[in-house]
Amino acid sequence: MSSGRPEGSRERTAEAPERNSCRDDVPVVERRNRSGIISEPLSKSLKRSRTLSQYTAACPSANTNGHTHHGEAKSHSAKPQPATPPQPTVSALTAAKLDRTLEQVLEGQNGLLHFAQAAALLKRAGMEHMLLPGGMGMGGSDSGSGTSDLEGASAADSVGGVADFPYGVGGGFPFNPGLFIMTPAGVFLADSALHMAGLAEYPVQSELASAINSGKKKRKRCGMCQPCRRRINCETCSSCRNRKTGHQICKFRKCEELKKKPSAALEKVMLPTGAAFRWFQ
DNA sequence: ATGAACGTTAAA
DNA sequence: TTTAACGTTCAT
Repeated sequence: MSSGRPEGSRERTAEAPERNSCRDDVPVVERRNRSGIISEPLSKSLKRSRTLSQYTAACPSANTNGHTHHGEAKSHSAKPQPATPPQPTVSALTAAKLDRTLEQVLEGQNGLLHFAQAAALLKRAGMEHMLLPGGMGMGGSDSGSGTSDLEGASAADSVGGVADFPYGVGGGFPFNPGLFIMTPAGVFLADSALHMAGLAEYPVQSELASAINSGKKKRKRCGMCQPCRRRINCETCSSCRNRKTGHQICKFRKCEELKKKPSAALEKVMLPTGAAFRWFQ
């Protein structure tokens, strides 16, 4: 109180650190841990921005070589494949692959399937029929190569707003909307889709359900909003000052999504076009 | 309505 | 086990 400087200008918000800018313009070592100052921006999955092509990358090749993406399309390319042994049945193989992929995917996604991942999985599982016909791919540019439908959306992973979900902006949602549940945190595979794909037994389903229904699950930062992108604590806000007892993240770093009520998050179930979203068929 | 404190969860 | 931070409760 004495030196009343309660983070003074709130509009300057994200700029409280202008004083921190001294830290900011330093080569940003941003690796301060110890009592409080975080440097780690996001959870692993968010740090490692994935391009949609990374998801699909495993798709075409996955059919030829079993090793899917043990690390998201890493430069693990030239791996001597044990000359694909007597293939079991296609379905068995895909199932196995799906199994692993799903597992890995789930690891980083809180048990929820991200849209692109879900799409890739469905396709790999031979569930293309679940996608809308016509191969109306992203903006319709992707003609022949049905394998890289998602490729065209790689821009999407530049995160943020509509760009984050280009599907349908230009020509229409390329996938059957009933299959996905859209939330500000992402687009996820719906229950019905899981059943159709024979993935219903996966925890995804129940996790998603419980997350939505009970709102119990601890939410995570979106990693895209301005505050989330911020990496330095202001050290002046109440949260920073009371870190010991408050257990709260710096006010300037508080995710916009998390500021909203969990319920509010589910309200944004609209397609970018403004059209109401069909949850189920 | 806002903020502080505490309990708890999740990740390292 | 430690640390970061979300969710909840309580005080103002």
